Amino acid sequence: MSNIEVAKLLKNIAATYTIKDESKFRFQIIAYQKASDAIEHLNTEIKDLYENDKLDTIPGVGNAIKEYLEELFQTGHVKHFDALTKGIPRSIFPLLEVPTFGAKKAYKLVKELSLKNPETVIDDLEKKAKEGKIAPLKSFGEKSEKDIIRAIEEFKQGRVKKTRMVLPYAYELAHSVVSYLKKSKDVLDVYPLGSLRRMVATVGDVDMAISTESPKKVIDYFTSYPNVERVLEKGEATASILVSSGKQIDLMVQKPESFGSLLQHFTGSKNHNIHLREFALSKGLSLSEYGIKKQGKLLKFETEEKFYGALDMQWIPPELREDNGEIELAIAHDLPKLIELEDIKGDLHTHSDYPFEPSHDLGHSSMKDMVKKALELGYEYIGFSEHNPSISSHSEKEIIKILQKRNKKIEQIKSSNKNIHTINLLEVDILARNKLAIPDESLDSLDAIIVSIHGSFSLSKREMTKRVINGLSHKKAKILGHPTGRLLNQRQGYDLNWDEIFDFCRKNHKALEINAWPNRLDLPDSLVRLAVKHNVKMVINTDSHKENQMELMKYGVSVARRGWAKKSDILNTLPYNEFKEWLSK
DNA sequence: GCCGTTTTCGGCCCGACTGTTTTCAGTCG
Repeated sequence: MSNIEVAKLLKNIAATYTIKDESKFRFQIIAYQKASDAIEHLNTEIKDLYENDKLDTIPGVGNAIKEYLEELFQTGHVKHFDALTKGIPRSIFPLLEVPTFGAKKAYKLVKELSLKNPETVIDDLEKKAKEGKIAPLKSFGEKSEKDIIRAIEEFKQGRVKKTRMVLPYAYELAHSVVSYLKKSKDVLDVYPLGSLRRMVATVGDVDMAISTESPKKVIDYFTSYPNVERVLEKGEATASILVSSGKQIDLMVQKPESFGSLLQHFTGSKNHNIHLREFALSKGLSLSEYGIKKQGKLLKFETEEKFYGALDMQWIPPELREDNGEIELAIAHDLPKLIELEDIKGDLHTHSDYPFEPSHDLGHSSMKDMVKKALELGYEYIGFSEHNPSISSHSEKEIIKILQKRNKKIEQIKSSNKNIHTINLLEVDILARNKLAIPDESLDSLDAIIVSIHGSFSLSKREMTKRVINGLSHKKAKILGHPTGRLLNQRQGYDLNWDEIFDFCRKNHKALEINAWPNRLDLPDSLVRLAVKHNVKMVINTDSHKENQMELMKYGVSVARRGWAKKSDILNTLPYNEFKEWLSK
């Protein structure tokens, strides 16, 4: 069973409790919902956790749910769940997938209209709605009938399953809306918030907050954004629009004196806010986007720093706000000092247009232009790491010759650019047969190599782990490039035994790459966190194929920050001499 | 059903918006 399937099952149990008696089972509903959310967003396979007896490491999974899940994996079903859902029409569950449908609404409709077939329930309901059978039902009306038809149509078009945007794309979208909003004189300040501000690898909706003295005017201005396709919601303090690209933008507005509270509230994450509010409650305080209520009196905050300060806490960097222990440390004033973009002293994974036939894509900028860009970025060093020459179109001898010629070119670049250090690297494939793509002799004169996997992704976890360790074992191999091979929205990464990889890297002075390429962001943040815990060093690279792509470094740094990495965890924050020394270890 | 800087028992975030109501239910973030 996949994570999604298990998550759905638990969500259905929450819905079942809601239908049975919402007030009686209030806390079970929350518990099942929470466990379901956690499992849906898990970065590991829940089956692996089950096999390693680690189910209770999932937040929100305690003894009871753990045992139910064990039963599920052992026998394929859970007796308690079967008994619970007995008498609940199964046809409500597919409806829960459709936005705007919750347990209550689904149940009412299924019952009133006797829709019994789970396979066809969505189509059946659409048909009934179009025949006008919903409007007459109690607590429904003309408007809600139309809303149901639209919700189902959009669901069937696949719009709701829209893929999440990769972070830089969301940034672009936010940027264009921000520039529009800033043209209004009523807008005092505007910030993109939510998952975008937390720098999550993929962003669903774009969230924005505006500071203003005239909320109503600003909301009107926002909903008349030229690219708006539909206004989803419009109230006194919030509004949501759908823009022509099919993406949703949510807005909240607030007066300047309370803007800090709004920033905090709307940055999230949801779990961070819930935990923070529970903590505040224990001190007799109640938090909201308006401020902090203390004995019935509302305290307002212009800045986030003051808001967190009022709780006797450190300000928490947005990248950490995921309820992963940051609240406890902020209370103890013991948050780590995270790495910053300014700490980066060089980029080691760049592909120039140096002319030879590589195994994968060649870059589009000259070494000279890339060096120039590196200087602009204030770097002390730059590493060139084109893909190894193609092994299908060259003999071993040819490969050695090609690289000798390239060495000369790099020497030339070195001698004509004395104000930056050039490092002679290469990105070498680890083949499925566990060896490197090109012969040892061709690697001798390089400073080091980045080893990566670019094919045969479907090996087993054990085989893949062995393959990676074999590749990294070469004395020139210092960095594992894009370690999981994932492509956001396209391909899941391959599975590795991370304990083994971490162990090997720590003992043998190897580093894992954080690849800043927008649809890689690989290592993923959760694995960065584990690497930090295991004291494994990392490097942040852009994998640039053009000089301006070297500016993508900030996204790599944000991944590192989300993984709680400090400057000392990242090797390309070292000055050149120390970095060079590590390379030759 | 989960969980612990006040707790292994007794709590469990807070508010906006819409539609169908005439004071609220349902959904969402």
